[in-house]
This record gives sequence, structure tokens and C-alpha cells, in this order.
Amino acid sequence: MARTQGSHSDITGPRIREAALGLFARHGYAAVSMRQIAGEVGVQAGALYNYTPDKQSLLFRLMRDHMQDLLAAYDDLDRPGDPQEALRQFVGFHIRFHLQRPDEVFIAYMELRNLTSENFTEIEALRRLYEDSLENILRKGQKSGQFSVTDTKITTLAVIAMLNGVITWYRSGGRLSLDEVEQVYWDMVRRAVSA
Amino acid sequence: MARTQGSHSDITGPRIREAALGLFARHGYAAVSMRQIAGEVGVQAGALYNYTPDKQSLLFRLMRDHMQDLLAAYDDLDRPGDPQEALRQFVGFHIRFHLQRPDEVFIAYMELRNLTSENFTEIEALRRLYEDSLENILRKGQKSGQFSVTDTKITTLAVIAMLNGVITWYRSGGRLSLDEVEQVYWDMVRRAVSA
DNA sequence: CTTCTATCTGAACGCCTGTTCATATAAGGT
DNA sequence: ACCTTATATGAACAGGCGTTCAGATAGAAG
Repeated sequence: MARTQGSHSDITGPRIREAALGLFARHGYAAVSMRQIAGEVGVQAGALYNYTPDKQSLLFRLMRDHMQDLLAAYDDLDRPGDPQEALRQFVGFHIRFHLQRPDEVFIAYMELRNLTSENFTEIEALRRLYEDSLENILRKGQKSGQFSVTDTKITTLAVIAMLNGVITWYRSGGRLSLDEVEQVYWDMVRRAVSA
Repeated sequence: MARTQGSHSDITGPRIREAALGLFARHGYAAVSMRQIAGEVGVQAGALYNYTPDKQSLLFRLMRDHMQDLLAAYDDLDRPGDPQEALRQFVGFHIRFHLQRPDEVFIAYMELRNLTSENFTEIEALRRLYEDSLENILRKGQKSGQFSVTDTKITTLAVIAMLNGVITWYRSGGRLSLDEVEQVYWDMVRRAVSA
């Protein structure tokens, strides 16, 4: 049979992306086959090629869309002028945004090496944009004397690495609430950079 | 031909592990074939099975040996009694040890999901041991009033995540020396936990 | 009711996978 | 010089891979 009931492009497309997202996150890009993805959607492997030119593009688009969503969401915020407040906002935003999308985040930094070099370059550029927004906050605070950081670039990477750690252990309904987690991390970040 | 000149068990064995280490780190466990590893060593794929029962064991032993080396190296240190000094030592040790073994470190946290569940459990236990040694320092400092951390477990994970970040960007001969990097990170960690 | 077209199937393509094993050979011991 | 044994080859196995495509079908359009 073909074109089974209720099965349309605008339904199958997202379902393929969701299935790929979950499987890539759980088992890794290289370990997941197109047939597995198709199986999860309930379709034959050939049908996937109505929605992606190939497996690589499937991965790339997941990562690109995620990075673009991240940048757009951060851009949408009303950013405080005060560096300390801006940093606090960044920490909260980063934690919450990433905890809402564990699979995307996992893929975005685990599967970089499985991108072709052109695709890697593009994703790296997006990531750099995001890091720059944190670095700008740190530079502003350094200039105003509110922060004291030896090297804004390293501090940026260190802070983001620290915040990313949260997704490896946080489980909703666990010992700490989201607010408490945010508070703990904010305390550490604030003290780590404050003058 | 077989048993080519100068080719012995005690040479081929390590060479296989080295080849696997580099390839797993660069391309990921799932993306590397036994034939690729054999090719790098200069033997046929079948010969690998004189040294490992299967591909999974090759990965597992690399990870287990790394974790054991890490624990042994840390245990060998003369640990200071003062929590502040102990923390400083931990930060320096962690950065230097990990920068000396970028491939092992990369594998140790990227390939966890490719371990069978028994193997995963064993590696996780070793990792926990290492994390515990940091948590003990934090707890001691908290008790003595030198540190002020809301949650020692989270702080432990946050500090390690931050320190691990260094291996993603540090290149020897780059802008900063190892000493400078250590200093920057120590400044951040110290302030992040200090009372 | 018929036609058209988007959507899917199912088989096929050539190639690669981890692993096994009979066979060959070079080194080490006597 | 011979024999043993560790070590390696190279072919084979069954199965999986990403991708393509002719053909089938269901829903939309007229």
C-alpha cells in the first residue's frame, strides 16, 4: 500500500525529524540507520528521501534549526543594560532553554564531528554568535569594573561548559527544582566573575 | 605471509590500542571499523582478534584503563590537608592530566552510550570515585567555613564540567601557556566556592 | 466519476560490517 | 637443523548500510 490514511507530507516530515532527533541523541548519528528512523515513523526507508536528500542533511538541519532557535529566543529577550543583570539573565535563559531541549543540545555538541566540513563551519559560526553574546556581557562588566575576569574568551567558554553540565544530570522531579538549580549556578557564576 | 619481521604480540597489542584510541576519538566508536584500525596498524582485520575478543572490549578497556590511570595518578599525590590547597591541587592536576590525554578524555565522555550496560556501570563507578574526591574537598571546606557552596554534589559536577571545557579549546603553543590557563581556571573555581 | 499527482512501497544496487577459521609462516627452543 | 607455537593472512559468512527507482495507491481537483 502507499499513501496510507492520514499520512501527509506535513505530518510525516516532522515525525521523521522527531524520530531522528531521539535516535541520534540516544545512540549517536553513526549508530542509527535510516531503516531505524523509518521504522519509528512507521514507514519504509525509501520514503525518508521525500523529506531529506540524505542522512547527513537530516543531522545538519536538526543542528542548524536548534542553533537558530537558540539565537532567536535569546534575541527576543529584553536585555538589561547592567552587566550583572544581563549575566543573571543569560544564566537563567541558558539553563532553562537547554533543559527544555535535552536531545537537541546533546546532538549539537556530540555530533559535530559527524558533520561534513561545510556543515561544521556553518554550525560553528552559529555557536560562535551565541558565545559572543555572553562574551560581550563579560567585557562590558569588566570595563565597568563590576567583573574581574582575566580572559573574557576563556571565561565565556568556562561558564558555558559549566552551565551545559546541568543537562547531564538534571532530571525534573529530582532533588532540586529548576529555580533552585538556577540559583545555585547563578551563585557560582556571579562569584566566579565578580570583582 | 604471516608473522612478518619484527612483529610481535607485545608490539602489535599496544599499536592496536593506540590506533583504536586515535580513530575512536576522531571519528567516534560507531563510525570506525575494525578494518580501519587494522589498516592503521598494518595488519589484516582478523589479526585484531588475537588481542581483543571483540570491538566492544577494545573500547571498554581503553576507557577503563584511562579511568584507572586517572585515579591512580591522583592517589599518588601528597594531598594537602587544607581544603583550599587541596582544591587548588585538584584543579591543577585535573587540567594537566586531561590535557596530556585529550583522546582518552574525549572518548571517556563521548562514548559512554556505546558501552554495553555492564561496561557502562563499571566505568560510571570509576568516574564516581573521582568525582567523590572533589566532593570530599568541597565538603571539608564547607565544614571548616572556608567554602560556601549551596550543594556540594552540584558544585562538584559544575566544577568538573567547567574544567573539562578546557580540552575542547586548548592547544599547546596557543595564546596562553599551561600555567596561565591553570591560573585563570583556579581563579574562577576559587571565587565560585569561596565564602 | 475520472484524472492527476503527491506519497509510499518493496525490491534492488554495490558496498561495508564484525567476526570466524583453515592455512601459512617466521621466530624460539632444543 | 628440526620442531613447536605464536602470530598473521585472506577468504568467507550472514547481515546491515545508504540510496535509488519503477510501480502502486490514495486523496484532491475538475
